[in-house]
This record gives sequence, C-alpha cells and structure tokens, in this order.
Amino acid sequence: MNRRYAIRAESRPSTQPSEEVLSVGHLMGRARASLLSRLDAELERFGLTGMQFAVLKHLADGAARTAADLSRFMQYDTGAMTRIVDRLEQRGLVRRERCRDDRRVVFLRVAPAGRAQLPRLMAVGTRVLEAHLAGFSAAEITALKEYLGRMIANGQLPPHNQPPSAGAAA
Amino acid sequence: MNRRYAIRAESRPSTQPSEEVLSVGHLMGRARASLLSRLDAELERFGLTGMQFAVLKHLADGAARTAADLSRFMQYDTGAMTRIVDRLEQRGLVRRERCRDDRRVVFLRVAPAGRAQLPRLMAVGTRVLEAHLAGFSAAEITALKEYLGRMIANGQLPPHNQPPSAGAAA
DNA sequence: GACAAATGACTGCCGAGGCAGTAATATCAT
DNA sequence: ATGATATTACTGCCTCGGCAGTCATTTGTC
Repeated sequence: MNRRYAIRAESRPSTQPSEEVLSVGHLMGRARASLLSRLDAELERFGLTGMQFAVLKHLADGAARTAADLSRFMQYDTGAMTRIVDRLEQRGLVRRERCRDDRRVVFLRVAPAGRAQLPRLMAVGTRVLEAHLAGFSAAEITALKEYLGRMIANGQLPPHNQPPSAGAAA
Repeated sequence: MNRRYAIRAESRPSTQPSEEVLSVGHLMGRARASLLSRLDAELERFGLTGMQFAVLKHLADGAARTAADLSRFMQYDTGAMTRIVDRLEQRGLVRRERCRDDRRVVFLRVAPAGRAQLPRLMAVGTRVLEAHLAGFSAAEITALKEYLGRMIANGQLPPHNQPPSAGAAA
C-alpha cells in the first residue's frame, strides 16, 4: 500500500510518435468504462452503485475512517462523498458517529447489515475484475498495477511548465 | 487498429487473492482521473474539454465520420454526442453535412478552423500523456496498451454466466 | 483571551452523461 | 405495395460529480 513507484526521470519521455501515446488515453477510457458498466450492472440487484461499493469496501478494510479520508484516498469530491454516505446510511449499511475529541469529524462505521453484505459484494467485484483480466498471468497483473501506479505518481508531480516560448499566440 | 488481442482463455483467471485483483479497478480510476483532469486543465485556455478534443481528433484522422460512428467507437452516449457536436459546430470547428444517399445520416467534417487548431491541441494531449508516462520505456508503453486492449476485449465477451447455484438467496 | 487561518461536513448550483422516447428514413419480409 | 423492424439524429428527464460557499469547530498567533 505504501510502495514507492520509481520514476526514472532521467530517461526521455519515450521516443514514440504522438499518435501512439495518445491512444493510451483512449484505451484507458474504454477499459474503465467497460469495467464500471459491468460492475454497475452486476451490482444492480443489490441496489448499489460501484462507487457505493468502493466506499463500503474502503471503510471495511480500514483504508479510511471519515468522509474526508475517503475523498482524499479516492480523489473524490467531498460534496459527492457526503451524498454517497447519505445513501449508504439510509440503507443501513454504514453509521455516522460524531467524534468526541474533535467535534468536526464524523466517523463512518460499517453497520452490521453492511458487513453482512460485504462478502457477496466483494465476490461480484472480484468476478468482474477477473473477467476483464482473463488470460492475464500473475506477472502481467503485477506489471499492469505497477504501470498504473507510476502513471498516478507522475500525475501528482507538478507539470513540466514548459514555457510557451515562440509562436504560442493564436 | 485491427489487431487481434489473443485471449488465452484456457489459463485460469489468475490465482491472486481477490484484494489484489480489486485494486486494479481503483488504480484505473485514479489514473484515468489524473489524465482527464490534467487534460481538461491544459485545454481550458482553448475553451475545449477533453471529450471535445477527442471527438475532433477522431474525426480528423478518419476514425469516424458520423455521430453514430463516434458513439460506437468511443462507447459514448449518442445523446451526449449530439450535444458535444453542437458545441463544436457552434465554435466553428466542425460542420454538419447531411448525406444524400441516406438522408438519416449526417456527416461530420472538421472545419478549416478546427483543422488549424488541431496541431496545438494534439501537442497539449501528447504532452499530458507523456507527462504521465515519464520513465516508461517504449516496451512498457506497448505492454500497457496491450493489457488495456485485452481488458477491453475481455469486457466485450458475454459474462461467464456463473449459475448462482447454492446459497445465493439473501 | 481575541483574532485569523485551517479543517471537516454539508448544501445549492451547474454542467455533463445515461436513459427513454420521438421523428424521419431505410431495409426487409411477405 | 404494405407493414414490421432497424437505424440515425435528436430531445427531455434524471442522476451524479465538481465547484463554490456556509457553518461549526479546532488550531495557531499575538
């Protein structure tokens, strides 16, 4: 969870033609869309969305304890997170519990009903992922995750701030 | 563009624990979000969104000629596509042109203004992508694209339709 | 203690995508 | 030819995420 992704900044950004690099964005979008639509479809009979499931999961395995934590971890809007938690609370899957030491924070705890549902939800999520990763070796999955991790890390660096220099005025 | 992604269906879906596989979804979401937010930020001074740029690009390089083509190719809602084309047309970047043979279809053509802008837009897109792929070797980029292509292909297969069998009733 | 800045949860507003439905046109079966 | 079906573009409606602002609370500074 805390693995550092080495960024070999000294190597040039690849010498591939622009076209080839741009297609990565297209492929990422399609792969993610496929993943999400299938997940939402399978989760429909539970009355949950993929996001709601993800929130529940991260709360259950201790990745986050508050809405702010969740928003940071998932890079998600705090307002949207409030509304997602609203729904999960209405369905009795999570409970809000005001912290006594710092009365600003509201701890989110997975309610018994949520904890009971979780194994089934995890099974659905795993099934969808594995379907998309059919034919992948363990090494390939590891490589894929490493690549994505490096892309995320690269994205968090400040942009290269290449000066517009010559001829940038339209 | 027509490369077949081999799907070794005979190998088991990987013997990794569920947790590990599930994190692929999380990483994909974050990587894509990083890509898109950075792209939108850089494209803001052109008054375009990432989607609008993508549409323009696919029209320019002949990947699609109509709104329906675009929607299929990008797995995008046809209604949303109509509205995106509306904006591109308002800005004078594309032109609608009704087909004479089949009066249902409307050909989309990149207007001169759009074609003039395109190089700058492509440069922005390429820069964002390359920033996220900093430190990737050419072989790694190729592998990443191949992985994503296989995931997409897997997602288009019908779900395994695993029978609920025992104990699926909540 | 008083004030400013920061933090967390929350709310209204807006833009965008997904869905369902419509009108026009084309295709196909009979 | 006629009717059923499909396809294309397009339009409301709904939901959801992002943004900006609000309120309460905490922390830091003087």
